[in-house]
Amino acid sequence: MTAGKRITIHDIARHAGVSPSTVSRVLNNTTPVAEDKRLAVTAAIRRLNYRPSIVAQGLARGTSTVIGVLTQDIASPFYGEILRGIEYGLRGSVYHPIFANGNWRLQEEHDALQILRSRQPEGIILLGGNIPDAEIRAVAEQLPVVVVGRHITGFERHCVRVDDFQGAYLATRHLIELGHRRIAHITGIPSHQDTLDRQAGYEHALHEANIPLNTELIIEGTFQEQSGMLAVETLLMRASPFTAIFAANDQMAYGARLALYRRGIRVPEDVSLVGFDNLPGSAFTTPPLTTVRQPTVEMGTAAASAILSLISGAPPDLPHFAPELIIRESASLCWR
Amino acid sequence: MTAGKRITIHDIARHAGVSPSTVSRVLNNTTPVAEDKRLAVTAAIRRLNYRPSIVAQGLARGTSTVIGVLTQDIASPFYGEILRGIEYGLRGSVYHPIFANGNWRLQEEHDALQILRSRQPEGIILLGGNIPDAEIRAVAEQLPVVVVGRHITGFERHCVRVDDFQGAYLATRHLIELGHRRIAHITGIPSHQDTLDRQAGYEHALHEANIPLNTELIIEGTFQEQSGMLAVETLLMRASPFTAIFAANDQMAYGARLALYRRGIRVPEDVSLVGFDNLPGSAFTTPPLTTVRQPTVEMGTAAASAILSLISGAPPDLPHFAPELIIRESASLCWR
DNA sequence: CTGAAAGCGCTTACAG
DNA sequence: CTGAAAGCGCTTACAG
Repeated sequence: MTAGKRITIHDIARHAGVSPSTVSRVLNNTTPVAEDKRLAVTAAIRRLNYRPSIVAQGLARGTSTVIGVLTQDIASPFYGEILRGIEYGLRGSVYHPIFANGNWRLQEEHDALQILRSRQPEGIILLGGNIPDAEIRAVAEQLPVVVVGRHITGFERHCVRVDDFQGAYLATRHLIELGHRRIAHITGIPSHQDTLDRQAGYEHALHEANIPLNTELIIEGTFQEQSGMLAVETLLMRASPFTAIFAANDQMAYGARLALYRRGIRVPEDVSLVGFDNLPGSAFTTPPLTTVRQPTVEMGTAAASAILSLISGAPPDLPHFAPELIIRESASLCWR
Repeated sequence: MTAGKRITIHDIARHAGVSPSTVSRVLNNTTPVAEDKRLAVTAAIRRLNYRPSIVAQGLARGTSTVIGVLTQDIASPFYGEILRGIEYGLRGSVYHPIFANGNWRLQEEHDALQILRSRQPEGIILLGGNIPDAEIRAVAEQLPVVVVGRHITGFERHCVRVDDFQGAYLATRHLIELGHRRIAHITGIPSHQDTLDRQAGYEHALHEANIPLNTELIIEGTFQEQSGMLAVETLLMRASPFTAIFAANDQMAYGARLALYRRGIRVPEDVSLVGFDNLPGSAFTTPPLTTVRQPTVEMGTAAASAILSLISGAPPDLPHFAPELIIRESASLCWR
């Protein structure tokens, strides 16, 4: 491991017989430079294999070319897709994303935000999390902010999300159209807005179909597989029979499916199951899972474009993302 | 969005009635400072809510406090766990990871490496990929490098990986012990070393049990679910019957499981199935998947520690990671 | 078109 | 213990 003296703009200047200012000018072509000097400079650059120091540029220009991304869990299958979209959307720009995880714990989220800000990002993209709305709006006073997967009142134009209410409504209505009337719902974490919205969509579909709400059939989950299993166990112990389950996300649907399997209850013959998210794995479960798709990658690229717009002084200009019901094989006609 | 003049070390100095040098000294406590001045400085810092500029510090110190992580796909379930480990292992240090994706395409990997290097990282962690060994060794001449999930000859002490041969051997031997003799194998991408090692482990187990190798039962896959489905279709069309399948990773096992399901072939009653990786979802497939665990998070944290060691001038000091067979329910006794 | 100079926000010998 | 000065590697008015 050899350190090797870093080669600087001065070295290039010397080799090309010009001043550092001129080197800088050809680098950024910010001002016309005589053709022969330009050539000499570019030649020196490639001969010495010179790469400008991004950090020095950052200091001098007062810009960092980094976009902070506060994610909750880098390994989450759902957010992973969004991160991929963000990364993709930033390609080709001078900006590079840096990530920090909040793990859905307020303290860690604050730490992560602090770490991100200490790197002086040009903008911040927030994925979910528990940081209070007011605080997010305050950060947005100071630099461009876009938030994904969360609704911040008074900040809607900077929020990228799918209509959770509508998605849940579509899922539930699908079950109703298949003849189900005893539809259980496994919710997400109650403190998350999407949990509330999805439950509201579920209830709205029932209401619309004149199906009385049975709170016995609503079980609180955690968005994790394990909670889906538990929810089914609980459901089975209660008196209220059910013929279908709408889980607030795919991961809980996987857990529910396993619990059903353990009890010898077939999907979809005995009970129909629908999830939410359309994780990459959901096309390969047995049976493949009927679920609600969120256009995650597109949402990520849209978040990236929006942050770039904001940086350039333009409005975020976010498109509307509609949820889409993906009908596969885990939900079928109710014959009872 | 208000820019707001950045507050600097000079502002603190002025407010505290000391020189900028002294402020710097209490910031880094690199030299004793009189107690009263220290107090004045810390008071000014918290009153003005001062945060040092990491980029200015970087320039002045000649260090960046960033670790470049060249990953292939940020949303990959397998690498995601490793990234989480890296992130976790870097916590508390002054270093922060920055990621760039290579997408397993040489050109993109080179671009990503270039982007990473332009940020002047103190060290680089490489996850998989196709960049030639020699090139990686060359980069390692210049700065600390650790590679995960890949074997680089002559660079073993910097490589974090599990023994693929051994893992595949364990998986195959498990099937053999259950009485299986017609064991199919779905391989990964042939250009990846782990694919070769896993296949060798499979063959070794067969050989050890005096089971002749039947190349009809070896199908090439791509590590994706879809290829697992295709592999089963191919297997079914061939003349050679089989009672078990060892897939080179869990994702292909998922695909295989679905193809079997489609044909009405039960797992494990009709055919046993074992995977490799132990993805988070594998505990929740139906039936839960017997597979080979790689301690991904630990591998990630070990990679982080190793890079920190290297930066401090110490040897990487990587522990040995043994694969572990996780026996769940997708493989059972062969009765034929 | 082009160079010298000042500045970005810190750190760190160098003197005292 | 502490300040003035130089320097990190660039950019960008300012003059010409």
